[in-house]
Amino acid sequence: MRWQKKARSKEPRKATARGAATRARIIAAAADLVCRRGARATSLDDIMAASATSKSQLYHYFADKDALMRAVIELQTRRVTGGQATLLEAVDTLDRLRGWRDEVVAMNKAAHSVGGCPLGSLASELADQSESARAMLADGFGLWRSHLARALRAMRDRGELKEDAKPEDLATAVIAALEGGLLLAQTARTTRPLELALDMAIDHVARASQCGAAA
Amino acid sequence: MRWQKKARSKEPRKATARGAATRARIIAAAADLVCRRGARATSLDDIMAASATSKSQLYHYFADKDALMRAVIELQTRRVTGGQATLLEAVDTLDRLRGWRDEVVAMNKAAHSVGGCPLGSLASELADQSESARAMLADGFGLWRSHLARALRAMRDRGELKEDAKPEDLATAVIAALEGGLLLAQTARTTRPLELALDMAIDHVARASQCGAAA
DNA sequence: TCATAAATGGACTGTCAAGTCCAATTCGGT
DNA sequence: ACCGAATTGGACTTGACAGTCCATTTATGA
Repeated sequence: MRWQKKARSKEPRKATARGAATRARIIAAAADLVCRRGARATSLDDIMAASATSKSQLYHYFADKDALMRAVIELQTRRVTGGQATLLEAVDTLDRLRGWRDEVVAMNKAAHSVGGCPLGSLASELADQSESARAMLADGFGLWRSHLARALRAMRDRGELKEDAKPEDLATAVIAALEGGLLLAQTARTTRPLELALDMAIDHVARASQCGAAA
Repeated sequence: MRWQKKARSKEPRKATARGAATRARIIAAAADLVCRRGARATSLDDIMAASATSKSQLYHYFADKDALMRAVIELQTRRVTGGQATLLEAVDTLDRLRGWRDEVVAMNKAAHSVGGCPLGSLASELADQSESARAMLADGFGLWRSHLARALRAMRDRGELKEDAKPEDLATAVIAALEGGLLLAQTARTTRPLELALDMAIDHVARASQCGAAA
């Protein structure tokens, strides 16, 4: 299980539409399984079964399991940050930020607090095992933070936040609260810890507004 | 990899001092490896090598790998909550809580932000795979929270916190921030996210003091 | 249409890991 | 010292999994 070894250009130079579809199908199936069971607990046979493909296909499109896992990380990162970008793009007030909080909590409730954050799970499992995976996930979190920071900057520009508030730092803290809340929720099987953590985070942002005392 | 199946009473009725030592040695070695590589990535052969034991010994003291992993969870829980109990027992003011924050950050810095929280890693890997593991970890976090809540209650009794502040809820949010901060720190290889998350948490506690505006 | 490249099927190999088994050894109490 | 239980050594079995190989089918472009 080494990860960072080969940056081989395994992809065939010419890719047919059918080939691209197969490749995408493999990654999607792998992402789904990895999300539910973890990277190490997902076997290539599982992925083959779930995507209706054969060994040859896996190794035709990916150099090895590591390469496939990197593709999975990439997809999950795009999914999460894409979803967050959508949820956050209209956020430019504290009230809308609270709406975002409610949506996050609702999603967790819908999942019965099972699974946590796809990025968080991958990070916990792979950050110490593979430098390349770690770097990709760090970038993913960075992108997420930038989306959140954009929203916070919009709030600052509207005068809802103090001039000296630091959107990037606030965003980091908010995401930390979210991830930690998800982890505790996953462990306790209640959304309660997530709610408490996010409320704290929102208060923290609110605290950066005006002179400290706001609802 | 099923976990919750057997509550078998595998432990021999009579345990010698030597036997108990061997058992402890196995658990300690396993805990060490699991902490660094994860449960699934740790093989019994690894554990045998690290603890200088044989297959028979593993299966003499534990019904199967699952049982051993449960023992590991128990040990790690005791270590973490024990360590936190020590760090938190003298905490009864906001200033001392800040001292606690500094110690947590210092520990992370000493580890170069590698590894995260042993409980958090186990929770992320096992919460969705094994009901018994999930329950044990939930208890572990609960115990940790109670230690933190005790400190917060002491602060409230001293008049540092408002009467209607809820120590248990505050403690939950603080631990969420810590866990999330550790995860981001592990991914980014900097203590910075942990610092930001814990500062937010401390502010959140401070905000529950007096009427909202305190340093 | 034909040559070539892409795509696929699936058997096969080597390795590693969990778990079993039995024989040998050590220990504790009497 | 002696007996049964506790403890230990380590070979062996079984299965799973990553990765290899080659034959076959399908698409593409001149």
